[in-house]
Amino acid sequence: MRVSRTTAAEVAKLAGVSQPTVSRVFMPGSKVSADKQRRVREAAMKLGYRPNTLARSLNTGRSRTIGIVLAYLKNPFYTEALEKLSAEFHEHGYHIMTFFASNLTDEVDGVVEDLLAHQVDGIILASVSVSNELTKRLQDHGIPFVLFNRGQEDPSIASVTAANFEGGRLAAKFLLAGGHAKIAHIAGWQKSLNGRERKAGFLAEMVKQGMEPFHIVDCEYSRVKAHKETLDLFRSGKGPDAIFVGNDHMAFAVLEALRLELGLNVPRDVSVIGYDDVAMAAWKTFDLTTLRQPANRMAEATVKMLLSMIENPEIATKCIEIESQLVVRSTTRNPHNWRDPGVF
Amino acid sequence: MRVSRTTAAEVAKLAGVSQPTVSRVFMPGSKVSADKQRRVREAAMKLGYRPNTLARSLNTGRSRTIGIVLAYLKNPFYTEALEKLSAEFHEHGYHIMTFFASNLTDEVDGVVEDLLAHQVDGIILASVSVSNELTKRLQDHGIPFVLFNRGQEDPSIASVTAANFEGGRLAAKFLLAGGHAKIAHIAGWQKSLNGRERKAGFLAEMVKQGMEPFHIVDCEYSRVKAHKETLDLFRSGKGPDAIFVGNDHMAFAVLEALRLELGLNVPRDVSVIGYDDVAMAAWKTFDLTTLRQPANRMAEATVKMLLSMIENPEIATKCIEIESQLVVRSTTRNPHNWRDPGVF
DNA sequence: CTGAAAGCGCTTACAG
DNA sequence: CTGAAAGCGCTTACAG
Repeated sequence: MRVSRTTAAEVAKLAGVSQPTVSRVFMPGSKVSADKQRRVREAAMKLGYRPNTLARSLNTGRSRTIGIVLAYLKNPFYTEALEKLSAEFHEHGYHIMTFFASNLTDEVDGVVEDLLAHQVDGIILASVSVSNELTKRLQDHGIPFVLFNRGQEDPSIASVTAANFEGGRLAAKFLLAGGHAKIAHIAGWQKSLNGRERKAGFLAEMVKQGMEPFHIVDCEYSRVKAHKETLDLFRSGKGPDAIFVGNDHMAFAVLEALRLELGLNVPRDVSVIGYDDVAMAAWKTFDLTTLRQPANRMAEATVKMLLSMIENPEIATKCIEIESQLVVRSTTRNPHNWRDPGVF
Repeated sequence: MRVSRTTAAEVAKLAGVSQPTVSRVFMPGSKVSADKQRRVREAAMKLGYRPNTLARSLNTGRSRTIGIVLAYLKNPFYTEALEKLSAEFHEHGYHIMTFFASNLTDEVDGVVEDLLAHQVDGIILASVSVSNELTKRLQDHGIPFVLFNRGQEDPSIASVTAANFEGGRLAAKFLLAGGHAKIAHIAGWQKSLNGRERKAGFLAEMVKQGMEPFHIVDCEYSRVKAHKETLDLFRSGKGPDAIFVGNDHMAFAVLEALRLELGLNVPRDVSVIGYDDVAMAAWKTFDLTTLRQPANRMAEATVKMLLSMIENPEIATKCIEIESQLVVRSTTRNPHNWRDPGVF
């Protein structure tokens, strides 16, 4: 339907000024005499006028719109991140155009084309896999973009992630300090840098302390797979005495399998440690020891970086890592000498 | 930054045609000779051209963008709904502009002003409270909008909700059939029609069967309040033998309080029934009996309604109610003669 | 400070 | 089918 919205020309007529003057009143930084200012505002109020942002964007070449591409919201970490990203951008006068794309590369590429046609000023790719062609296309196009929670080896691509390697190392360190000897890793998606780094950090610490991992399996951030692997792990002989799970979302499934299906006591029989510290991790039902990946701090850093790239295209891209803090709760048998998570 | 995007004029030049011809090639329904069609597409491909949707929207008066205002995503029901709404709209060639607004009326009103300035073709208000002034302003403006999961008494406002009254009645009916006599209701927000109707349906059935509700309290869809009220309920003397909780999100908190803090057995000591059937309700940890409020069917209906309103402004607004189906799991002591939820 | 003019990148009658 | 022209609703040099 075509709603007839009132235009600057109509306001100008009613206020007895020229149309550009109306425009200036609504354009921050323009100078208009107090008298006309008042008359225009009055007329605008009376007619319910608001500048058409489409027309404005067409002129200024800036849409003040940011495209956010998300892989999926099943994992509450992304919900938290989306809310935070959204709030931050709105605070800076930007609007958000959201797209949900599965990790199928084709889909992501198509979505990005779409975003470009919409003249977004910048793009956030949250946890989606980006093909090299797409990356190249975005760079050629000159549009600022940053990867959220999904880094790439290529340092010319801006990204914000947790310090995943360090987090994985911390998990191993904590479990080893707790006296665990048979530590399994239900890993995050190994096709994502996130998943690989968490695992690499975990392995690095194990090796450093001369330990062998008990078992490692890629569960691709899937609850279903994590559940199945947990059962398999224990049903095929003796199980591990600790499990480092690639993220909280899977860890909840692991806990269920352990407690409700295998009848094990956590942490007496097995310790479990997750990654993310989503809100649910603090629920009494789970009370999960985990590595905090602070969605809000990551979102802040992401917004800040993208905005500075938009403002200043010459800026060098950066890869920011946000430290992951260990949050100790009750799913782990904790080291005797343990006091302050800060020591880890 | 200003990225120089290639324009239709540049493509026209390269293809040796006029600019309007380029435009026509990308405008479905326009006729262009096969030869020029091909030359234009080739040139466009070479230059990486895509029509600027801002300019297009300015001409056509349709932005093919929908604004979605959400109250919050803490409750996973809204995440599911958002994903589904988004997918449906994309399928119809629309884009989504998301806004998160708390239920503060001022905030919602401001957000809607913003949406109007952005020339959205329609608006979905998901579970936010809408002031009467705002409603009036939207109607005066002539922009189509539908309330998702938050009906209003006023039938001139389009909305899609679950059949909440019927759902509440069903909950009572099922619990009564299970032999419960002391049924409490931890109610959803009584300032929302949703919450009121669920309660009203519950009460209607109780009265019909000559029963008194054991206790009713408004917990405003808050986990914290639901948790506290549950503890209070049992610590202040004898507790109820069943609780109908206003939504799943609160029901999880109720279950935690019951099992982990009060040491009660569900359903032996108390039955619990929720509302929504979010994905988590099916997790083994909770395995919650609940009323299914099908996010996807509701989203479908919402999108369909909004699109038809956009297409045909003369259409009469409707209030659609989607039936809530009882999903029986293990948190309820079930009626002996119970077989098929369909009977309820 | 302010208005007339040009232009942002398209679409769409209007002739032909 | 196709091009020249007008126009969508603004912003922004350009004079004054």
